[in-house]
Amino acid sequence: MPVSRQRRATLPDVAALAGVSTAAAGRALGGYGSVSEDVKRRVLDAAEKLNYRTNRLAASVRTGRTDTIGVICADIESPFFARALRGISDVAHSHGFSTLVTNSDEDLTSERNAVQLLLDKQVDGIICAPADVRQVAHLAQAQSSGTPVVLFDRMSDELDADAVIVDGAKAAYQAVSRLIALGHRRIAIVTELRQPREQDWAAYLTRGSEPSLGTLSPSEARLLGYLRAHWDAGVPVRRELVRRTGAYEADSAYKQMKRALALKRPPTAVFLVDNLMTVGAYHAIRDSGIAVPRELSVVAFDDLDWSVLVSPALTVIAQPVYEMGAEAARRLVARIGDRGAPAPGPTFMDVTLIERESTAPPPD
Amino acid sequence: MPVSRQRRATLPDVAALAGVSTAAAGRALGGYGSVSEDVKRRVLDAAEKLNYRTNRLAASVRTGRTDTIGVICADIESPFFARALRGISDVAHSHGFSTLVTNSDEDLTSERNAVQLLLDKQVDGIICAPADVRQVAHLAQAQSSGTPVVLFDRMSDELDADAVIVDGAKAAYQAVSRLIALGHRRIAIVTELRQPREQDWAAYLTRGSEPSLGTLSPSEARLLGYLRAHWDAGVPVRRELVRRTGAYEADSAYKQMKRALALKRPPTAVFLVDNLMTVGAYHAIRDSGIAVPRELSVVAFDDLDWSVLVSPALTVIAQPVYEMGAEAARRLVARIGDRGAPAPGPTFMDVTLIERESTAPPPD
DNA sequence: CTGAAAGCGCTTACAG
DNA sequence: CTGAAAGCGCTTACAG
Repeated sequence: MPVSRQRRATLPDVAALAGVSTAAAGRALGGYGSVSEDVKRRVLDAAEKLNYRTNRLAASVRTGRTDTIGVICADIESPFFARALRGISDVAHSHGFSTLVTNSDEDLTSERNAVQLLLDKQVDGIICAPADVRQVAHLAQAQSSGTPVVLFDRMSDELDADAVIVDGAKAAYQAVSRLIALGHRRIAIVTELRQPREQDWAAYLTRGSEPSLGTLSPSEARLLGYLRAHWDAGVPVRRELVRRTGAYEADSAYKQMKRALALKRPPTAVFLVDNLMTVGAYHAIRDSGIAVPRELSVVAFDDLDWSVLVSPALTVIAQPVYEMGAEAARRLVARIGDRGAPAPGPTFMDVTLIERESTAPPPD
Repeated sequence: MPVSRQRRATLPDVAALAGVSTAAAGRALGGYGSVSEDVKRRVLDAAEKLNYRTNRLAASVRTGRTDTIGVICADIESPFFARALRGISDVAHSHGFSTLVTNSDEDLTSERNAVQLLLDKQVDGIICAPADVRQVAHLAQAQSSGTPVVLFDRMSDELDADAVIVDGAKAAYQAVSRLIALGHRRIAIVTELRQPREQDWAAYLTRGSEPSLGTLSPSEARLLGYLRAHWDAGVPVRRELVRRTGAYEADSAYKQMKRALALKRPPTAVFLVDNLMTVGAYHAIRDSGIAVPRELSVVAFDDLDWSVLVSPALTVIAQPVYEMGAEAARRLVARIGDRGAPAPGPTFMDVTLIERESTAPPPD
């Protein structure tokens, strides 16, 4: 026997009580058109009395705007996206937009569904970290149907859109070059390279090839930087030191790190490609009783809460994650406001190599 | 000179191409009412040809349902909410609901605004971690206007709603009792107690008082458990060991921990009330060069990625965070489906004390 | 099963 | 400034 809820007051209700037309009431409440002070006061009074609230859905059907932006995270749970999400939502809110958040889990099908859902819900724009930078037709379609898209954390040569990213190749190059400068010659990398084609990374990331960032996933870009640092320094790349998990999983990173450490000639340094790889690999290092940095130097991508809490404190490449989210939202808001806006393109954010205690020259 | 975007096809467009009425087209596409196979086929063909997609906003205006649930996080960036959010959105999605995510930053005004926004957007239900369990009139109003609310991580005696929580008092009692059993007598607690009234915690959390969980914030509940463990074991509570930051900030926790360690008679154990307190306090412990657990035992609330990566690995109270989010979503979906559903109330989730390396008997 | 019409709750031209 | 009317894109009774 559900309690009969009283119907929510509508605009005609308010208009009637105020003794004006629906149109006038709408103008008084909606901030469009113009109304006399007198009408405005009466309408506001009536609205208050009836506890009236605009049905924004109905308004959206009419205006075509929802004041909502859709966000497609690749992993809503990672500290990276959680922080970026805050940057996005802070900026979005300050411009009057809400955020509809979805999660692709790096899965292309989920991402396509998410895009459809967001379009069906008439979002004004989309921020997306594409699961596959080479499969973005669904995003192109969103754009051509009038919903602007801003890529986040990844860019694609096949989409003429704004993108807010870090140059992963450059960042990795910087980190690995530093390890080489310290004297390391056997540097491992732990990375997911989860796409099938990435299994054969050596085939297309060969020396002399100059792949564009817009064709690489973050992992690939970082691998490329790792390789280039070796090439430029004349240090040979050892295939057995490139530890591929094939999945974005800490457990797999644990195993790969263990295997690297069990090599006949183990690495003297390791580059951990992202947060989850770091969690797994660091765990393996700890379990192995290896002394960091005496026996093994460690550099990780992303500066996290606990980077300074472990012993020794981790040397990291820090991305301006919050700012990246904020900037993505700013770009999107600008493009929503003016669809004929200046040519879209990538915005590169700077990273910082923070040297702490986990890096040192190799043992003799 | 913006490219003129072609108008998105509407239901009448599809109907015209299929040679049927708008109503029939709607029935064929929307899965309501009944249509002949022939009509269905023609409509589906036409829809495909026109690249038609239902405008869910328009449908929602008519049906009154949006298939969207609103979520109000207290801190979208904390690992706790990030993981809970995943539980929520996984379950919501599997039931056909999207999630509109907002952030209150533990601020009551932001929370009130968020509730209004969600209601204006006609969400079908709300999951909220209320900033103040004693100030929930806005949530009561949402419920009475027909939008069910499920409380998350906190419950309130002033709201007759479902709630998915952990008994923080019981959990803290368990942790602190374990420290006492190990022989500790000087146990510090680092906690935010950020509400003004909590400054004078001793005044209402006095011995013999039996405050209900539904009147306490998580911090207060955990403090209560801390106190009760002392009372029951006959161990006196030392006011100087209750370190209040007054804010949910790692930096403040750092300072409070430093002060505790600088006491003439420093604690031999510390109970860290949540993730952010742990980050700050643990940092302080590390900087002080105190040996854990030899000189100081540590128990923290929440099991995090890095709990096992620090040395020594942290003893923690683990909450089933993902499951809490999932359960909250399940409760809400059930209540949306049947508003006259069984009496609402709290669901208590079990915690687990995981003893690792950071706890031991006190030094003699 | 099918269609013409009304309606969800707004906003937008259009006259006055 | 103001109101009557039309319209946003759907879904829902209501007849047939």
